[in-house]
Amino acid sequence: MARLKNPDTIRPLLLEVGLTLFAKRGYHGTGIKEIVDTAHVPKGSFYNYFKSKEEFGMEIIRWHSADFWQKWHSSIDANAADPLQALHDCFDIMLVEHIDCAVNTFCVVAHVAAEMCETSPECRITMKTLLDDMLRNVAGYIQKAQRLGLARSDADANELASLFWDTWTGSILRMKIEDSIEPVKQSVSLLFGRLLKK
Amino acid sequence: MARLKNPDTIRPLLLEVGLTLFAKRGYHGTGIKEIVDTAHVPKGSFYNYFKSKEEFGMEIIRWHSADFWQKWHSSIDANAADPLQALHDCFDIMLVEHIDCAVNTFCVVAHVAAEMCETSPECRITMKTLLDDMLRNVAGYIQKAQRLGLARSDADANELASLFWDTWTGSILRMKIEDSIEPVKQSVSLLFGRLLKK
DNA sequence: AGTCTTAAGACGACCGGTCGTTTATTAAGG
DNA sequence: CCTTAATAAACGACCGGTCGTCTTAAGACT
Repeated sequence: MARLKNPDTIRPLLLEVGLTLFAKRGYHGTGIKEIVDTAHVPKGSFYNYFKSKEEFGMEIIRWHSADFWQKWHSSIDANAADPLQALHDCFDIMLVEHIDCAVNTFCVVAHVAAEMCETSPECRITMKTLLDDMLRNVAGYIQKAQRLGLARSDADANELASLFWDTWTGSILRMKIEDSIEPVKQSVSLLFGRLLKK
Repeated sequence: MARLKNPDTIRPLLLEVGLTLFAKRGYHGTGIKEIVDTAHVPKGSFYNYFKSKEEFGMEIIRWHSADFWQKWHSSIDANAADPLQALHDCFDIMLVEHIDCAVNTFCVVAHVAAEMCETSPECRITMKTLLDDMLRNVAGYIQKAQRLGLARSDADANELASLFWDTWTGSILRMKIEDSIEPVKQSVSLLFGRLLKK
């Protein structure tokens, strides 16, 4: 067998580069040539690793969300005593990723997924499943905080979780338009600092 | 001159169709052929009305936001006594547009703009200006409500306005993923029903 | 150990199709 | 009749995807 480069590094490399470019230019705005050129991988090799561009996009969503959950859990488990603070820490960690221009956050993936939804129903289902997991998880922590009297109880935990996600996603869009990280910082701090607290 | 059709109807028609398709498939995901076919306009005619696709996109943003402001003001002026209720009414009106599948809302335009930002700095500036107008306006009403004691005063009006926008925009993305209008309904009602009130 | 066989991965040229855009021709109005 | 907008056809560039060739290393056999 011929193995000039290590395939175990090329595949993740393509996924990584792909996500970064998708985050910047969008799914339809990014060509495969651009991806392989950036990754210094021949175009022909791309299809040794992925069946199609759509498959590739789906794989990015799955691959990244797995990575995301790992970080999420290791972060949120570290602060089990205060569910609200634990959530806040998670968001702060994701914020740091944005500052580092890694853009590897859950919501960027959501934007990519939304772009793919129209042509790929399968993609919509995949993303919806991940979103449901995410919302259920956040809602769980909010509910805990509510029971402990740390968070307001006049609103449903599920609805609050959705609100968090919507705000976070939306602020990323505003980040693009304002060309600044401030919107994301601001909205998240407002949510945690004022609106969620009892 | 040769004028088989009225140009005053074709131009708005193209803008209308363009926005609808952009909202569904995104800027890069929509071809000019698709636009002109839907509008039953010959492809060659497109460039009689618009210099380029980018110009067209920019024009959609400007044209729609003008239309948006008109509706906005006529709606918000009708209920000057209660600034909070006035805002709420505005959001409800926009919600109805979503239900009617007209998708002609400000935030859809923002998604299109965000997609164009990468290649067109001019577009970013245009959208940012409109966004600033929007946020300043909403913040103004929130501030009024705060002074009247109708809205919570423990958070800055500008920050609350931004939060509204972020949430609204984000919920539209969730709408795509969940393939349902509920997310938009839910988030807006939560904001007005619980979080903004004193 | 050395040699041969074999096949999976690397690779770039290339495919048909579609993209955004231009242009040559047509036909109507002043 | 001349101007000018409308339009179909055509443009080159580029898209996602395929193809055949080349390279190289693992296993078979001596």
